[in-house]
Amino acid sequence: MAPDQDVREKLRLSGYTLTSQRRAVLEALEESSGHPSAEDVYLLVKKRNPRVALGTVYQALSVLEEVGVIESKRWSESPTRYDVNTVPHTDIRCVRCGAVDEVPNVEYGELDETVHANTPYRVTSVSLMIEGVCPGCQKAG
Amino acid sequence: MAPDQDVREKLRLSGYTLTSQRRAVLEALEESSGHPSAEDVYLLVKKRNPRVALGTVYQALSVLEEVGVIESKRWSESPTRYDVNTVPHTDIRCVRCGAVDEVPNVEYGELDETVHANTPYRVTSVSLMIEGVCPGCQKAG
DNA sequence: CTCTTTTCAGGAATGATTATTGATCGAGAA
DNA sequence: TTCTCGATCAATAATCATTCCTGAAAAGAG
Repeated sequence: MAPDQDVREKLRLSGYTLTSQRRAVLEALEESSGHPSAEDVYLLVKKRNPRVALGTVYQALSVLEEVGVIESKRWSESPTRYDVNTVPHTDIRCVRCGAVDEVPNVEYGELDETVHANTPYRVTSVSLMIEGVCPGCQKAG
Repeated sequence: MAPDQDVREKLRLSGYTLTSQRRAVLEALEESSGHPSAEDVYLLVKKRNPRVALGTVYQALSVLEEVGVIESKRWSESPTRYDVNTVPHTDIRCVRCGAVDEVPNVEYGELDETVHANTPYRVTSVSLMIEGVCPGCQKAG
C-alpha cells in the first residue's frame, strides 16, 4: 500500500529520515492485524532486533504519526493504540479483551456541522469513542 | 437540584453511606463551574478540611460515579474530568487552557443506531471526544 | 576522513491513578 | 451509654504509560 518511497518522502518533508528502527516499527504495525499498543509494537520489533528500547518505539511512533504515516487512538483505561490506516474510520474496542475492530458505514459529517454550529470554540477534532463486548468475549460469558 | 437525601439514597442502595468526605467532594464539584480534575477537587476540599488526602478524593469520586451521582470524562493528554451533570450531554475541551464547556443541541441517536447495526459487538458506550480552542485562547493568539 | 546533526539505547523521571495498611469512625446491639 | 465490627479514611508506596535525559553511535555534508 504505502511503499518505502512514499514513507521516506513524507519523513523527508518534515526533515526526518527513514531509519531501520522506524521501518521496523512500521513493519510491526503492518503485520499486526489489531491495533497494537506501543508495548505490543515494542515486543514485535524486539523479536527481530532485541536491542531496541521501548523509548525508541515511542519516539518512532510519534515521528511516524507526526508525518501522517500512521495514526493513534485512545480509549480510557487502555494505552494508546496505533494504526497504519490513516483514512478516517471508526473503531470499537472490547472492554474485556481489548481487541479493536473497525465499524464500517459510520458517517458523522452532519454531527460535525452541528458541533461547529453550537460552540464558540474553534473545533479542531471530533471523534467517536466506542466501546463494547466482542463476539468472542460474549460467548465466553 | 439533588438534595442530600437523594444522594444518600443512591449511596445506600449500593451499600455506601454519605460521609463528610464524600459530601465535601460533591460540594466542591457543585461549586466549581468547569469540569474539575481530581486534583482540582482535592485542592477545593482541602481548603475546608486540610486533612483529606488525594487518594480519598479519588476514592470518593469513584464511589460517587459508581452510584450515578456524578460522571467522568477523559480527553487525551489531560486527567479525567468530573461532572455533576449526569444527563447525557456533549462537552468540548480547549486544547490550550484545558477549559471544558458544553456543546448544546448535539443528538446522536441515529449515529448510535448505525453503530449498533454495523458491528457484531454488544455496544456498551458511544461518546464523542471533541477538542478545540476556546474563544479566550483564540484572542490570546 | 572529519565535522555536524540526528538518532539511538538505556535508564531515570514524571504524572495520574490505584493499592495497601493500620488507624479511626459510626450505626446498631447490649 | 458503651461495645463491637465493618466501612472508611489518611498516608504512603506502588503501578502503568509515557516522556525526558545522556552519552554513544550512525548518517550526511564538505
